[in-house]
Amino acid sequence: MTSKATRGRQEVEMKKLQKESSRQVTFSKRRNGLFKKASEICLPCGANIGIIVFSPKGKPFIFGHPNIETILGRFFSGSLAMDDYENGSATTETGLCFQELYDECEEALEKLKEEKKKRIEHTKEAMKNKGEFWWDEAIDDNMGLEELEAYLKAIEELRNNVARKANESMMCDVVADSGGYFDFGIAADAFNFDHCPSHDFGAAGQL
Amino acid sequence: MTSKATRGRQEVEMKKLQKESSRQVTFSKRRNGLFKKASEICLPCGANIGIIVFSPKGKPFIFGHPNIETILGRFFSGSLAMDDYENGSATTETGLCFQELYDECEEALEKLKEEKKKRIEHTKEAMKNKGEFWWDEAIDDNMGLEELEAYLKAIEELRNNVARKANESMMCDVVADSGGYFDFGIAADAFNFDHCPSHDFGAAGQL
DNA sequence: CGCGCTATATTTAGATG
DNA sequence: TCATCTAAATATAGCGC
Repeated sequence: MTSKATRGRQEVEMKKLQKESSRQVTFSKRRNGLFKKASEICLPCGANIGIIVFSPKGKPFIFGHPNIETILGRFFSGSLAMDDYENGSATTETGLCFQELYDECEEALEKLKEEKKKRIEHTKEAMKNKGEFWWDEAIDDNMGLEELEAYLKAIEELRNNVARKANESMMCDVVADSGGYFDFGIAADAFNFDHCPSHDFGAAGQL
Repeated sequence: MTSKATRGRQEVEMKKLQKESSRQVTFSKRRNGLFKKASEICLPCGANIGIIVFSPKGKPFIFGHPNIETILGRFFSGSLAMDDYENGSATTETGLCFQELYDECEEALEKLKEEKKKRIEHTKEAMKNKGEFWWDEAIDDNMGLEELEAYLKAIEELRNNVARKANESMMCDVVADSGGYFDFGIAADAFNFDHCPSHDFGAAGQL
């Protein structure tokens, strides 16, 4: 015993690990654990699971039972059989069903866009009137920053409000309905889920 | 103690659970565990994970960070342009490569969190000092609005910058080449996975 | 990197309400 | 169906190799 340093499993902190090195190690260990867990569900429970993991550096790791192709195939074609989700019975913490939430988001999004446009015009006008040097790129840059920030907040929102509760308690929820069969034109639509936030959604009701 | 029956965690048997009822229960519990594990990798390690689970009865459950469509977008586009991602040359419309974008978001997220925390404390203090009526819900409500806005922007960002580019262009091609059937072999092979015949663990090499 | 080790933190099977 | 409880099995952080 040459050391008194902390040992053994620590409470899992849900914040970004600062040290690059330990982040890598932790990632590898947990990824292995995740895949093992998955395999402990597939066989005993007769489930099919597909997992795609992108490491912090962007390297992909795949788990698939029976294989990833089958899972993805079922996923896309299966959007057909998602009637159970469509009724939007699953609700969020706020009492809104996901569909409602998403719909509201869409509407509000439109309003935000318009408002932003107005503000930009307004700003341009103001700057021109003051005779200051002006060129569009300036605004574009600003918007980039704004949107990055918004994106960040979005991630936070997605995690905190949706994922947290869903994960810690019970993963209730909804999956998106791509509305499609599996022809590839529609496969693309699968990415246009009008609803399907970050962490999400298993289902309520019968398994 | 009215029973002497086995209790507590049993050794996990890698064979199909026979009792239908307990298989369901076990499935649900383990699925929750799996999703939780996944969330414990995403944030701390800065990884992106997508999980698709089909219950024994065929019901789909999805986990996605930041969301499933982004994961799939990266997966499919990556099948054709994985090299680009690895060397960081693949870019979004904003000029940032995906990985950079994700990384930046993660980092900035941490900062935002701290700043927000400070602002809240500051506000509370200020209100108390002014002797105004105060209750925590007020702040929570405000945050709700802020986050809704952020959430909306997130949807926009995710769709526009990630999914659209990734899918509309590349994915269709991939699929087309596969003979128009559920053959994702091409996509998978492009990753050089030692991949998932039945259940397999991810790729080797640098992360 | 990954493996093995060890002390702890977590997870979870089965029972119960 | 779903939450809770509890004992035991597991996962894993930090260290060395």
